[in-house]
Amino acid sequence: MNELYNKQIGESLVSWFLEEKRDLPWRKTKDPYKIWVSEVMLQQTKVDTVIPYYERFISKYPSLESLAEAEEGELLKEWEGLGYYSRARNLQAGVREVVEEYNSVVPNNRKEISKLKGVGPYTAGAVLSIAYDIPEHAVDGNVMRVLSRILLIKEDIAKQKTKKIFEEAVMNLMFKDNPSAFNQGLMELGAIICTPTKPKCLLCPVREYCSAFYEGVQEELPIKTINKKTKLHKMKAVVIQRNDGKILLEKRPSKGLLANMWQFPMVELPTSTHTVEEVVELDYGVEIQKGKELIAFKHIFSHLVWEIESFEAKLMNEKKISLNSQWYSIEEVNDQPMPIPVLKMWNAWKERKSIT
DNA sequence: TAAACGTGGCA
DNA sequence: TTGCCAAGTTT
Repeated sequence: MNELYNKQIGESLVSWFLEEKRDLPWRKTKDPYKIWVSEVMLQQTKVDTVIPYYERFISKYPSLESLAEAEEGELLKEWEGLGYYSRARNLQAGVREVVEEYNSVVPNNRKEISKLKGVGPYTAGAVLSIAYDIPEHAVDGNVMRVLSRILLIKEDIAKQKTKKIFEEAVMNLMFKDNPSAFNQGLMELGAIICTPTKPKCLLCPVREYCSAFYEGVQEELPIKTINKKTKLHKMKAVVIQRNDGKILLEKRPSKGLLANMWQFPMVELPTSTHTVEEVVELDYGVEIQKGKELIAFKHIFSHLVWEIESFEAKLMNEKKISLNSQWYSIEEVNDQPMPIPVLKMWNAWKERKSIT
């Protein structure tokens, strides 16, 4: 492994990238803010999913200042359906730091940019290299897969300490004439050529440098040990309507799962001898009469499963509703940020009521 | 260090 | 149908 060899890998990769790269919205700009937004949205999320969200988001919040001034509820509504909602709140917190402490200029060095909320080692390197053309590593899952194959690295990429090996490898290979194209090329190669299964090695611009291809073990890499089993939660949820037509909605806690998102009153009844009505009265301070079943389904999160049964319900008597709950008109319900499983219930309710 | 944190697509 | 994956960060 010498410098000339490394230089050749970089050149091959970069010329391939400049020729074959996909035409993506965030590749039309050098604005560090927009690059930042795209990188956060792309965390653990497919490109095709991100594109429409990115377009709407940038159109609504075209600058650091506009996002800094946004209301959190409105921001979460823009993020609705994208998942990992703390990304949105961390992004805004980070943006506010830049506006207030860095005179609205995104820091151009790893030390400072890494202090921003929601900016980890990957996002820091991505923004620095793509927006500022600074030779910094940006190691994501693609990069680890690509380099584990090229360099025949057999460390377990599920372990966090392994990432350091790849960060050093990237810096050794870094094509300093064009860090932006080099880092993006590494990721682009992983996305469309050096795929997890059935990599298209015959189309690969760097296969002549690839140890795994040489040994025919590209499908065996990277090594990744994972297996977290999910826990099942049996939930009952109710869309409660008051005589004046308003609906009871609850804001989830500001930490943990689906933080600050809204939902209909929901209780977990594993092996309880209590009825839904009893537990709802206890938890929410409303007496209800359960009506027809709305929809029943499983919603699978990354680490747990909700098995939801949902019902219509009428308000019989209102005592003192819990602090984080509120009655909303149908229009107002539509404006609250709700996670996908809650949206499913809401859509089922509206369909039943023939409300569009 | 490992677990928490969403969602949709696909073999 | 089940399990795994996708441009990670926080705690």
